[in-house]
Amino acid sequence: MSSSSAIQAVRGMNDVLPDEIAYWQHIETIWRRLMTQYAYQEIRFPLVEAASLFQRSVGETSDIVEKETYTFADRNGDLLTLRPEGTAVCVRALVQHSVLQQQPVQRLWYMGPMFRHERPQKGRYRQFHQLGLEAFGMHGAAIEAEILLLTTRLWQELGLSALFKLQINSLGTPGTRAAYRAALVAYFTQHHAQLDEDSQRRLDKNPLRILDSKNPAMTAVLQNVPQMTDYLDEVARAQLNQLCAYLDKAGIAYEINSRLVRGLDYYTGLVFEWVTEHLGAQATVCGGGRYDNLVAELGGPASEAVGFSIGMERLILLLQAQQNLSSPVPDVYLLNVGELAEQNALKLAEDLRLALPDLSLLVHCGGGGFKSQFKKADKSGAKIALILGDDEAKQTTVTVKYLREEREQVTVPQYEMVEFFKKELGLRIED
RNA sequence: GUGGCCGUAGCUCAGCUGGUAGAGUGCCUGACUGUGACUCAGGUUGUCGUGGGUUCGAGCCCCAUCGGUCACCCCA
Repeated sequence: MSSSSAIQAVRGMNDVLPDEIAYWQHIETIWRRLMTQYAYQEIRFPLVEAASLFQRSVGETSDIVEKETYTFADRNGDLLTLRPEGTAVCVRALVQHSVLQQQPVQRLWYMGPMFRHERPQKGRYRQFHQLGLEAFGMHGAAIEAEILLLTTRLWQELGLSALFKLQINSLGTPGTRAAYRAALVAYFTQHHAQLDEDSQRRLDKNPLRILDSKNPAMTAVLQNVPQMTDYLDEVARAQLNQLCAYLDKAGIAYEINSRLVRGLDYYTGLVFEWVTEHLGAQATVCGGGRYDNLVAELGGPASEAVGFSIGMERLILLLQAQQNLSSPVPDVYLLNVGELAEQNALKLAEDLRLALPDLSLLVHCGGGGFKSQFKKADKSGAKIALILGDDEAKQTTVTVKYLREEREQVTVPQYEMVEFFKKELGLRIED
């Protein structure tokens, strides 16, 4: 433990050190490739927004806005909020720039940190990272199926398919949702005595949320609760069936969970979650749904929309449990001992890097004898130690020593090194 | 915001019913003065998270506080 005077990171905000970075980059690389394959475009937007954006979109009564946002006054008194999620910000950006008027159909993705002031626990932090995707201007189940196929592909590419289950539900239209909500309130009011403390509180605020209570004492009441699917109108039911047909055809297993609700107010129609049993209490790695009214509510043209977000940290926990990724190591560690060698090492390295763009070459800096430089070469993980001592420097040669295999070391003229590495490491040469 | 568990060397941890700190690993040096990884020998590190209390005496007991972790609420 470090001394008490050292400054630490803010609670719930984590550093990602180099030995962990391979997992992030692996996911990001696959994600970018997928997004290109499916023809989604990246969008970037600020971390800080007007506080009112989230009150109007995520919902004033939602816990996220009520007690979990980082909200503070700017120097001029404006209330600002560190974004707790991406969807509302994405919509704000599209509305502000009139993007949907010019091109109503949009397939977009984003990636970056989000902020919620909650107590940290496994897979949940105050600054966390989401991969998100939003598709605009498309009605029907096809686009819904597309994004579920796409997430399925992502799990496959990451080798995590076996860990995930897909749950889907439909929240219906605003009309049917209100009717269902009324029925729920009536039911729960009738059984008020059986509700736990949390659920009693939720009864007037957000009765839908009582449905996914984790309290075992609530299972009895929830057993006979009115089913959301019974309240869907024809259109919503047909669309859910159509989505199921698409998923069946693609061979994607799913479960219709009529108690699946989501905490953000803007959802309409489809909601879904990819859940896992391998992350303790944090089952949801990817959650999303349709939000056909949000664009208009934020001042844009009426526009249907569907999207989801993935919790990066949660995905990484799964990935780490599944496979070991190590950070890349240099191909070559260039030792230089002696005055003449030290003077020539950087130039030699520059020439090699220029000619061999794929070569990862680490030049030893900071002096030291052969022994200590070799120790560092070994620890760097490099396959090859390139030795530039005074003898080599005088003769414009360099000695190649193999650190990971039993082979004689060889001394080679410096002008032959490009060709040597090309053969030895299978590298391409810059023309 | 609420609750359980945990804070001893850079890391992983040991430390008896209270008697003023230890191992492994890492790191540095040497054996091998131009050769790592293996072996051997030496060296190196702590306000025992912090503050207070009890005691002749606290790493150990008590209180507070901070941090970590897991869970609740909520969510990715």
